[in-house]
Amino acid sequence: MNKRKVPKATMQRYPLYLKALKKLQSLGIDRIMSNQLGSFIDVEPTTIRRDFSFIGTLGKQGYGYDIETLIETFEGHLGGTYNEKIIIVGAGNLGRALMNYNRWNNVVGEVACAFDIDESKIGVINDIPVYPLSQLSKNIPVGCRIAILTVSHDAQETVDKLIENGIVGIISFTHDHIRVPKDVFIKYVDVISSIQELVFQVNNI
Amino acid sequence: MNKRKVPKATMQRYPLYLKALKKLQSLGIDRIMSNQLGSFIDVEPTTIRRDFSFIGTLGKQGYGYDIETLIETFEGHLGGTYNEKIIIVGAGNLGRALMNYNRWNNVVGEVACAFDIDESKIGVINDIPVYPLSQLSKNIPVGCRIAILTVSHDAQETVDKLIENGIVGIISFTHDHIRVPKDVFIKYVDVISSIQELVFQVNNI
DNA sequence: TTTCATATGTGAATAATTTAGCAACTTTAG
DNA sequence: CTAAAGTTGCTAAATTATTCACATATGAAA
Repeated sequence: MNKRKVPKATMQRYPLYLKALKKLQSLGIDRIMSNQLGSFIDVEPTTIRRDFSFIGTLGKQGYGYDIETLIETFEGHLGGTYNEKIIIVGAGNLGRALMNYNRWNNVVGEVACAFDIDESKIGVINDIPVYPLSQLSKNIPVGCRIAILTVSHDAQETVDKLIENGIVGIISFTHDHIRVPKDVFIKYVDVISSIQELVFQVNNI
Repeated sequence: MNKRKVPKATMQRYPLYLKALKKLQSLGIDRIMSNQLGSFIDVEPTTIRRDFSFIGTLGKQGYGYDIETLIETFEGHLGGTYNEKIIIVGAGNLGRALMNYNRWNNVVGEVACAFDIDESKIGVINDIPVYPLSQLSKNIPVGCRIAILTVSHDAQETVDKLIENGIVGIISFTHDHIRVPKDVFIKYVDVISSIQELVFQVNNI
């Protein structure tokens, strides 16, 4: 890894690269040029080369990139050890849909367990245990750093509690704006905001 | 609206502003300064003022901004007419969770209907009719421009079909990379990519 | 009415990001 | 073995985005 810090914009493209590379690999392709990859995902080849260079010297001049190597490298950086223990907080419709989503493994890790404030939601969904939120500290997996937030109320209070329990990365599906300290990362996965942005774009062609 | 074209970065902040403003309004606040709003959502006040200026002259010098006016203005731009007819394509776990999500109205419009390739999914969920995908052209609402994609297979083919039927904005929940023509907008709402980005950030502090 | 404190909106400066251009290296063809 | 064709990775230029700095307008107070 290069000493330079990776630009935010670059960081946001890494998952896209990994996704595209896996797709290409599944099509039986095992080698690619920045040019081809660029036209596949609509990113300038030179941007791709620069983005890759932050991770290391991944390609060979005059040859291109070996897809298998790229995938391994990116998975190392983006998937951690694949042992990431993720928790889901909020076992409503969305939380349950995510628990039933079966593509967690070999991507970033696994959903270890879930929590809900409503005791009637306690139980097991798709082999994932759902605990009362009041027992968060007791049941949170050791080393757990990432939480997916799908609660419909008290998002801020819930996040505060998660941070107290060692969570440093949060994916929030709520439409609430949440405040976190500088050393905690939060990413919004927000349909409403996405649609709004889309409407704005569609209206401003 | 100013003649200058709105920068992409600015466009991505608009939904955040609207969200924060509504929150503030719900707290009984009816007037705000760029300074306060900035510290509330962690955006530089001057960035906020510049972003706002693309829409028009929204504030008063020496006074600040009237929250009600701001909300109305942003809703006009981001929510269209609130008559946006949205369709959901894919009535699996996630699609159904979205249909049960009850915060569509007065935000961007309403989910008019849904489609699924699996005939066993046909029916009505939370008052939203689910039609067979084969009858897309017949049942797509007049003037419908936006689709939410939650299919688990054949994402690209499905999108191609949507575009043929007049869709110009797509929110994709799939983890597949999809190619669309220049005049169609696609936004990914992708848990996997978000977690990957989060893992990268958390590992690179 | 006048003065003071304050906040916007924007032109200019700075910072971040993307793109162009090219030297250096690799493969392939002859 | 040599030359030609092609591709990376890096430096520098161009573009885009953010921040500074201040003239200008507003409301409140005296």
